[in-house]
Order: sequence, then C-alpha cells, then structure tokens
Amino acid sequence: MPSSKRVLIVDDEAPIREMIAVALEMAGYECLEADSAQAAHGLIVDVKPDMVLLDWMMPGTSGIEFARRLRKDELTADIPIIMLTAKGEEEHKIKGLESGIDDYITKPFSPRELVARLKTVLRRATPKGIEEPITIDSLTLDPVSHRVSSELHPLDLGPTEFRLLQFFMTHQDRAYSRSQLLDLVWGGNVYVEERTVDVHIRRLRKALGKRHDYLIQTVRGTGYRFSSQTA
Amino acid sequence: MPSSKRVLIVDDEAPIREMIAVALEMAGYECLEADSAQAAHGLIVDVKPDMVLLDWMMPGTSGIEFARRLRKDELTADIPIIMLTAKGEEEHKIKGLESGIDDYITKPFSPRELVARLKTVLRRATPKGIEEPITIDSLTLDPVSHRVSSELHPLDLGPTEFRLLQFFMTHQDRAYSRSQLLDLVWGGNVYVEERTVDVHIRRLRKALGKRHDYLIQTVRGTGYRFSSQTA
DNA sequence: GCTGTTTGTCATATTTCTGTAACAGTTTCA
DNA sequence: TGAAACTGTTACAGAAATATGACAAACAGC
Repeated sequence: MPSSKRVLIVDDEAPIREMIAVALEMAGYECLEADSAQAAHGLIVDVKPDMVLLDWMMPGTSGIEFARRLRKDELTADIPIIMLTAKGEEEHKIKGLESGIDDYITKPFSPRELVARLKTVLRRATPKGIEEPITIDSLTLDPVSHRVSSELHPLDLGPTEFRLLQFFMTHQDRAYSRSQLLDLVWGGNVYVEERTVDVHIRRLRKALGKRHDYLIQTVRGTGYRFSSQTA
Repeated sequence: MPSSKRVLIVDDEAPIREMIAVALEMAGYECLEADSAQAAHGLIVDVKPDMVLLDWMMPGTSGIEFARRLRKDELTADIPIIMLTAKGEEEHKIKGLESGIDDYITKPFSPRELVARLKTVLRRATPKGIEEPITIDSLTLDPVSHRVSSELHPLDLGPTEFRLLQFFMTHQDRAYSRSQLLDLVWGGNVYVEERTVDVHIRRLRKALGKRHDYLIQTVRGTGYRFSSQTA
C-alpha cells in the first residue's frame, strides 16, 4: 500500500512553496517542489506524483500552458492538477477548466481549504476500489467495515493477509507471479524476498480454514491463483 | 458550539446579499457572505456554516453545480442548502431537488418567508441523528441532554469523547482511519497529530468501562471501528 | 486571578505483524 | 529411482503499530 500521497508544488516563489509544503506536510502529504515548468516536468517523469499544484503565473512557461502539455502526454495525462490563481485572474477560470484542470484555488487561501480541495480532487481522481462487499461461496469480505467472514463466522486476518485476500477476490481466475503480487499487493518499491509471498499465502490459507482454502491455488512454476473453480 | 446558527449567503450581487443578511440577522442568525462559488467553498471549509443559501445563477460555477460538489464531499455533504431562483426558473426545481437541495425559494421573497423556510430546513436537517437517543446493548447516548449512560448508570465523558462516541454510534460497522476521524469528529482539517486519536479512543474506552469497551474495536493498520459484533 | 477540566503530545510499555531462514514435502523428468 | 526444482511449514527476532500513563498548555467557570 503506497503510504502517503505525493504532491508536487510548482511555483517560482520559494516562500509560497514553503508555506504550502508545510501545510500539506502537516496534513500528511509528501511534498515535492519545483520552481519552474522545466523542473516540474523532470520531477513528474521521475517520481510520478499523485497530483500537481500549479501556479498560474510563472516566468517562462505559464501554468496553463504547462497544464495543457501534461494533459497531452499519455504518461502524465491523468495526474490531477489544481491551479493556484491570484485574485482577479478569475476570468481565466474557464480556460483553465477547459484545459483539463481539476480545480483551482484563488490566492489567498487558508491551508485548511487547500487541504480540503486537495482531498476532494484526489478522491475524485482515485477511482476508489469498490465499496461493496464481495462474497464467494459464503466467504465474504467487506471493505467498508474491514471484515472477513466465512459462513458468518468472523475470520481474523492480519493487514497484509487482508489486502492479499482483497486483491485476490477482486482479481479472480488469474495466476499471478510472486513478483506481481509483491508489486500489486505490497506496493511497488519494497524490497522483500519473493518467498515471503509463500508465507503470507500460507497464513491466508490457514486463516481461511479448510472450508475455503481451496480458493487459493498454487500454480506450480508460476505463482498463485484465486478461483472458486476446483481445477 | 456557537449558540446561533451560521448561514452562508452565496450570491454575486452584493445588494441582495446585504438584504438577506439584514433579514437573517434580525432573526438571530449569524451571516457570512460570499460572492462566488470559490469564495463560498473557502468559507465552508473554514467555518462550517450550519446552512447555505445559494443563488441559482452565478457567473462561473453555477449554483447547482456547486451544490452538487458540496454533496459529493463527505465533509460538506450534510450541510443543508436552500436555493434562490428567479421567477420563471422554476423548471429547474426538479433538477435542484435531485441534486440534494433541501428547499428553494423564488425571488422575490419576503424576509418573513425566507426565515420561515430556513427554520424549517434547519429543523428538518438537524434531527439527522441529532435528536433521537441511540441505544446499543444498553449503552445509551442522548444527543439532546448530552448524556451517556451504561445500564442506566451515567457515564462521565469529556466533550471530545462525547462527539467521538456520537459519531461512532451513528456510523457503526465501518472502519475509519485516524485521519478520517480527525476530519469527521474534530471537524475541518485541524492540525492535530494522528496519534491523538489513539489517546481519545483510550479515554473513551476507559469511560465506557469493561461492560462496553468491546464496542470500540481496533482495526490494525487501518484505524478503528465501532460495532456491536464481537469480531 | 484561581481552580478544576479538557486536550494534545510525549515517552514508554505492550501487542501484533512481518520477513527470513531453515528444513520438510512434493512434483518433475532424466 | 533419484536429483533438481519448487512449494509448504514452522519458528523467531526485529519491526511496526497500538495502548497507556504522565504532563503542560489552553480553557472554562468562578
């Protein structure tokens, strides 16, 4: 699970960047800063932030122009952008929304508001995994209450087992290699032994009990698969 | 809790805002004003008004669009909205009610009527769980008298613990992260350490006593959950 | 200005989880 | 049949998350 969201702040004035960064960090975001469109582009390509806060007025490439460029490139097209505009520039709003900006905030703004907007935009942009409980052969996982039950009996899973099961239940009938599972369940940049997956599979199977452990199938030479079909 | 209700008036025409504000202030409400959706959003996030009076027609983000946005965000979703429409725009009524607007008034209107509607909407909106006592396994919370009792024995809770418990009792069987709890119980985006939540959970559990502390469950790696189900 | 609460933060215990290594079992296929 | 290649299990120490108790600042009521 990627821990905190990374936000890239693009503004040519360092003090403003700092102020924003402090506010966001207090709210639990990870901040990156860039003082120009050029620098920003580099960072975006390198670290793929979860969203970009972009100052409207910047020497060189203007904010809006930069935004448009980001939208054009498939790699960066779906990074949400919030534009920072100064009071009185509101006429540009329409142009901004047209070029795919997700929201914009007029300076001055309160940190509180900034964080609120950010949250909204991020939520809207992050197609949140289904909120509905999933049931397979009387095994139920409820993402909302964070519970798993087998024939109404609650099961006790550790966090990783829970994520693993959730992943499997939403990706059935497909074999995943250990390395894929590490990427998709543990999250990209962690270094753990592939065999660790085995151990968690084991723990999950044990937790599921005899009634359901058949759902997690070993695909020899490849990895594991979750399926209700016995094959 | 501020004694008088705060009403945010959103309209791009200052004279109209003023007129409304005067009327409401005479009726004992506290008024805030905003001349655009942008400004309004800022105020809402910052001061959390008890309700919003929203002009239908505004340059930029239209009233209805704004209303929809407020509804989407959990933080602002249950702030009641009254829409102000000009005569002849009544066809929009249906659309308005669909997007979660609580009432609408056609201009011109008398101050008397405005206040009456406002009162109705506020009364209707407030009882949203803030009227009836809730009881779970002999643990009772009475929002009106602001009291909590376990098997008829009164419990002594601090204000924050009370709000926390109230929130939990009205949102059962759902795991909340610490950050969500801070947003939803502490209100707005107060800058408080996430660990602080643990401390208040602790205090609440202690206050609930052995008889009931099982209701507050730790969801490791995620946060907390309130549920009468044992697991 | 005092006094008793309430609150947010720390520092410190406790508890629970995780990743590894080591060894045991299985399957594959010369 | 036997070795090689995989996978299953178990135990365990270090890591991570949570629980708890204490404290000082902020507050509310006198």
